[in-house]
Amino acid sequence: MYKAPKFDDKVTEETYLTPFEIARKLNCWSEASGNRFLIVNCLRVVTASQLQKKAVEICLLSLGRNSEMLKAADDIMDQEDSTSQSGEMTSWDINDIKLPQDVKQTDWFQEWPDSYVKHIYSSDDKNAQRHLSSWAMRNTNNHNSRILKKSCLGVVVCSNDCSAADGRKIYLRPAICDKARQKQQRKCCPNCSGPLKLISCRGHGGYPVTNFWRHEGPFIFFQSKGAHDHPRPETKLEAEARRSIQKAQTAISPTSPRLKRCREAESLTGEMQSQEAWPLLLSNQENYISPCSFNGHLIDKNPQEQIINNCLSLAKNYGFGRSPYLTEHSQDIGSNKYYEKCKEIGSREHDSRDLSGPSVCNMYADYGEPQPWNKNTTLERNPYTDKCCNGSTLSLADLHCEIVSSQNCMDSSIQHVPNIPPTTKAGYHPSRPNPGLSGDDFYEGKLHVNYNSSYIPSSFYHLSSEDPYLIMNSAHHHQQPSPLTKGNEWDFEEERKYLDYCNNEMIFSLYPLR
DNA sequence: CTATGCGGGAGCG
DNA sequence: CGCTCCCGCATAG
Ligand SMILES: [Zn+2]
Ligand SMILES: [Zn+2]
Repeated sequence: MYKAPKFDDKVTEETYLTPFEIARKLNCWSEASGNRFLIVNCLRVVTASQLQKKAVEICLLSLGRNSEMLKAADDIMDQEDSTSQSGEMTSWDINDIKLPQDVKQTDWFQEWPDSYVKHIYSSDDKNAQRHLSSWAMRNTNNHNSRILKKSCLGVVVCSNDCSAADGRKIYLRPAICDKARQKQQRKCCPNCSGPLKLISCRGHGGYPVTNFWRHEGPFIFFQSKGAHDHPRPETKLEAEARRSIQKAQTAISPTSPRLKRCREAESLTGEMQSQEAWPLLLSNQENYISPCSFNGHLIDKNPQEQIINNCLSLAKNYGFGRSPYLTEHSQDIGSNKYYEKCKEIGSREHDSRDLSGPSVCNMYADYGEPQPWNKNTTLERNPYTDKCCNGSTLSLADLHCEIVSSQNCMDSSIQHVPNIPPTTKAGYHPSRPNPGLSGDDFYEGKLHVNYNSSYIPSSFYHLSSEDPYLIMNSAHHHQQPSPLTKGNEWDFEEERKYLDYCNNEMIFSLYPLR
C-alpha cells in the first residue's frame, strides 16, 4: 500500500544531492506508487518536506532539453532566489490579525498544494475565489467565518487493490457530499467490480490535511497544514467528466439499479482499455510522473499533430462533457470580509460535513503566533514552479486544450495555450496573468463545439499554466523511452552531457525504470 | 443529485 | 478553551 516517504531531517534547502542520493530518498515513494524512478538530473534539491513532492513535480520542468526550456528553468531559478531573499513573504500565518499588505507578487494557483505551504493568490484568481483544489477537500466548521477551513477526504481505492491493464491503480475522487460519498462506496470498482474503499487522509498528525482560505483585500491567502499520506484522487474535472460519461451510458443502456451501479463504473474501464489513453480512472501519480511521456519523439516531431490526433480519437469516443463552471466574477478589492466576499462573488458554496486536523484557524484562534514551518516555502512561492507543478494529469482536458487552440477559438482562457514547444518566452512571465484571463479559468470548463459537433470540456488548469512541458507531457500517458534511454539501457553518456549542460540549474527528471 | 458553505452543538482533553 | 466532528439547512449548478 501507499506509504509516505520519510526523509532525513538533514536535508535542507541548502542541501545538494546527487541524482542517486535523491533516487535513494525517493525509493519508498517510488515503490509505493508501483513504479521505480531514477532521477536523471538533479542539481539542486529542495527542502526535506518538499523533496517528495518536488522531485515528482519538478520532473515536469525538465522534460525538455532544448535551450528554451533551459532558459525557462533559468528564469525559475531567478525567480526563486528573489522570492527566497525576501523572507518576509512567508512570515505570515493564516491566523495573523494582519496579513501582509505589501505583497509584491501573487502566486499562480496551485492545483495540488501539499505539505505545509502557503500561497498568496490574487483575489481575481477564480480558482482561489472558489477555494478549489484537486485534492478532495470538504468544508469543515471552524467557527470562524473569516477563515474557511477545508479538510481532505483522502482517496477511494479498490479494496482488491487491482491494477488496470497497464498496471495503474484505481484512484477515484471521494464525493465531497457525505451522502454522495456513502453512495459512492457502495459502488463497484470500475476495473474489477470489487468493492471500493475510502482511504482517509491522515497527513496532519493523524488527522486529515487541512487547507485554509482567507480573503483579505486584493489577496486570497492560502495555507495548508499536513502532507497527504495517500495517492492523489482524480481531479475534480476528471471526476466530473467520468460522471457525465456514466450518466450518458446509463441513459443509453438502463438496467436494474444494482447492476447499473457496477456497469456504470465498468463502462469506462472498458473504454479505457480499448482507447488506451483515457486516464480518468487512473492514478494521477502515474500519469503525472510518466515523464516518459516526454520523449524526443514527441518534441522533435510534431507534438501538436499528435496531441490533436489523440484529441480527436478521444473526442470521438467521448464526444461530450459538461461545463463545471461558467460564471465570471469580479471582486471588490476593498472589502476584507471573507464571509461577505464570498457571497459577493457568488462563489458556489456547499459542502457537507466537517472533518479537519489540528489547527488554530477557528474562532478561538490565537492570532499571531508563528508556526515553525513558516520558513519553508521558498519553492512554493514561485510562479514558475507553480505553473509547472500544476500539471497533474488531466489529459482529456489537456488534449482538448490543444484541440481548441488549434481551432483558433477566441476564448480568453485559451490565449496561452499555443505555448507548445518550441515556444517563445512569452508564456513564462512570472507575474500573474491578466485578471479574467488564463490563470483564472483553470476550472472554467467552458464548452466548445468540437469536431463532430460534440462537446467536451476545455480550458482547464493547463490552459493558464502556459506550460508547454505540461501540455506535451499530457499528450500521451504511456511509458515510453526517455530521452536518456536507448531501449532499456540507460544512456549515461547522454546523461553526463545533460548534467554538464544544465549545470547549476534546478532541474530534475524522473524516469521510470520499469 | 452533488458541490459548497454556514453554523449550532456535542464531546474530549 | 480550543478543536474535531456530526448534523441539518441553504444555495447553486
Ligand atoms: Zn478493482
Ligand atoms: Zn489528504
